[in-house]
Amino acid sequence: MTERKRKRNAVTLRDVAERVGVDKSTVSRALNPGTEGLLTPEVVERIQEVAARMGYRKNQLARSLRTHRTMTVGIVLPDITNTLFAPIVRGAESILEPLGYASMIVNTDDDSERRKYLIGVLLERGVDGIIDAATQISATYIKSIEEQGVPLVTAIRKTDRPSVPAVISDDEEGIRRLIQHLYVRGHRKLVHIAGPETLSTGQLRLNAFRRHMEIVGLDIPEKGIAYAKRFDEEEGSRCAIDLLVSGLDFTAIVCANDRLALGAIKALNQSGVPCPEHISVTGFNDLPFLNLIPPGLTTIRVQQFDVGRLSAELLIRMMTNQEVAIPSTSILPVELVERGSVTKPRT
Amino acid sequence: MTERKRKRNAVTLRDVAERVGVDKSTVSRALNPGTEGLLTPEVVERIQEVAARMGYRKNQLARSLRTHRTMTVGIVLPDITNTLFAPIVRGAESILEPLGYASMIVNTDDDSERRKYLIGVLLERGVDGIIDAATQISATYIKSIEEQGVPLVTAIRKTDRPSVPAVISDDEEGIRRLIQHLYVRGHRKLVHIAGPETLSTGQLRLNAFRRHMEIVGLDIPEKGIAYAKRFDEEEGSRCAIDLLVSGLDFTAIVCANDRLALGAIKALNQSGVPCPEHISVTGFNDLPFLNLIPPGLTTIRVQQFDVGRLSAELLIRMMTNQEVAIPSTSILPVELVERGSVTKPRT
DNA sequence: AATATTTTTACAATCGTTTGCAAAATAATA
DNA sequence: TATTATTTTGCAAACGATTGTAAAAATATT
Repeated sequence: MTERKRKRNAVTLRDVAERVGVDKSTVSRALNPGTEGLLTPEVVERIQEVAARMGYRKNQLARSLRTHRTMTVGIVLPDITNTLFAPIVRGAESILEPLGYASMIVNTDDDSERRKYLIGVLLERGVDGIIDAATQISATYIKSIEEQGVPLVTAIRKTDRPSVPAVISDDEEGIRRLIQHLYVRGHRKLVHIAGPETLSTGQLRLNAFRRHMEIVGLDIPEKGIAYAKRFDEEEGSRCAIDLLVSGLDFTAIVCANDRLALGAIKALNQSGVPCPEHISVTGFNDLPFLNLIPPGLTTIRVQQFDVGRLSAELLIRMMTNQEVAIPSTSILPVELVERGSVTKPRT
Repeated sequence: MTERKRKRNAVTLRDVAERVGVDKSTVSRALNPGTEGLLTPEVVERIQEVAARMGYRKNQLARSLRTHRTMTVGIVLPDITNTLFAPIVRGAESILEPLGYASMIVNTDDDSERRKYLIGVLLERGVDGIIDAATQISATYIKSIEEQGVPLVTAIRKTDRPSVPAVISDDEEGIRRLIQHLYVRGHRKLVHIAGPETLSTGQLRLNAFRRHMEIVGLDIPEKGIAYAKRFDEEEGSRCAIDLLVSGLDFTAIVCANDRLALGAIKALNQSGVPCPEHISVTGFNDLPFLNLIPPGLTTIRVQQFDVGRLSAELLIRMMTNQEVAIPSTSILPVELVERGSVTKPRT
């Protein structure tokens, strides 16, 4: 019943000012590294001492309102529980946190309505920039972000707008390496489980598959490509079964990501054509714990952490208006990880 | 060079007000569900229409400054890449998001300096409440949070302060079930790899192990408990090896969590006493993908999502000052998951 | 029709900072 | 010492919303 209303029994600039006997503007200057040089050192010291003693904590809200900077960035993910995305967040934070930025993370579940809503949430809260790891190729909402003048970078995925800088892995090279890897082991009949065509990762990997199959001189049979609707195990299984029942003759499946591959392997094993004895399978991403799951998925390791890191670096440059050119696409190298899911084809 | 300075070319209440020809306070009321009833319906409609057309977006910052509510909660995690914690976040958001709250997630890496700093970051940004899934048993920083009058709930872990509501899993019952499970299969010589003693999960599970071993009438041999410094695979391996070289005779290891168990299993397999043939092993948490990793870890499934959900529910009540009693500890039920890592002991 | 009520809207203060500008204090110059 | 230049500080106006209170308009009462 005493001093309820005031949520934070906050010590404000004014309180400190009164205590010290100076104006609050002076306190403000004393407490900001950029302006404390304007003041007499003794005054600065005294103010800082009193402020500390009174437990003063600056109100970022008020500050942001005045300065138009919240020191907060938004990070848009499809789903934080997907182990692919968490490292991106940590990578981004490795850059942002030391600079004093905090981050707001939202999960879209790859639902475009939710995405639109959540972007609104971020914008209302005045984020200084956005890292979008959940973007789809044709991302209409981007217009509204650009209109607000909020810098935006996409991570791991890209859009069809070149105006939006993207930081991605080398999907093309990854697929090339996988095909080559299979080829040199004798595989000639390859099929592909493609990711969602709304996502750049799905599309780029599919295109790369087509291109490099042609380069090595292999045909892609009619129905040799199955299209997953989502990047998950269930769709991997479904597509694998589709490929099997199509009657196609193939010795290896190149999957657009690890989870599709895991699903595919499960389906193969249950269908009497186990991996790798009958059919080899490859993934993409190299999720954690994959090394512990038999038969050990041969896959492409992507630098998720670095994707996040670089995205944040670019975003910082855009936010601080540095007149440095920002690459419209940054492609990070990938690495082939050989495990047990690929063997020589049965003769 | 035109209209650079203004970061967001923001439409404000004032702009809308001028356009419509009313005062901005009227616009404010028209746009707030709680107050629009005060206005003439036609006016409300007209204002909303104009606001929408002008692309007005309310500035949460300004609003928060005035109302002392940011509609933002802080979520403190040890590490978002740890698959145990992500579902907690989703659970919390399942409650918070529909109510209009956004969340700021920080990662402490279980480093108390970082925690202190990050809590400060959250408080400066004026979060309305905090869910702390990274707390340690004796958490000194909690005092400063309470002083600020910011509601706090701990999730999955608890502190030694009863004033801080905690939502945890039934660690005691989980351990009891595991011991019983092993016992009925014939195991009599059990040892324990305990988690960090700074964490309630480590401590509670260890205590439960001691208690229930006694209840079923089994002795815990000297050196029958190894203490892990962290909840990770490396420590699991180290502890398992410690137990092995101690010369103890045991048939099963009860591990304080899954990651310790995975590490232990690896060490056992490499030491010529494979799991489960020679030694049975149990975990705790039931991480995703565990079912795919041989020999299949028998473990306790905890409702991470629900822990997050309930934490958020309690927090909401505290934030909205409902005079409902908040349980100081809420314990969620657990479930035994049987897999291949437990068999009968060798005779 | 005149007065009393009630409803609807406008005014103005406020939240806690930052910052341009002017005033006061100090130092430098003539 | 008087004047000018330079530091150092205070004043006051923002930032963009919410909200208590008062004024104006509409409605009800006698």
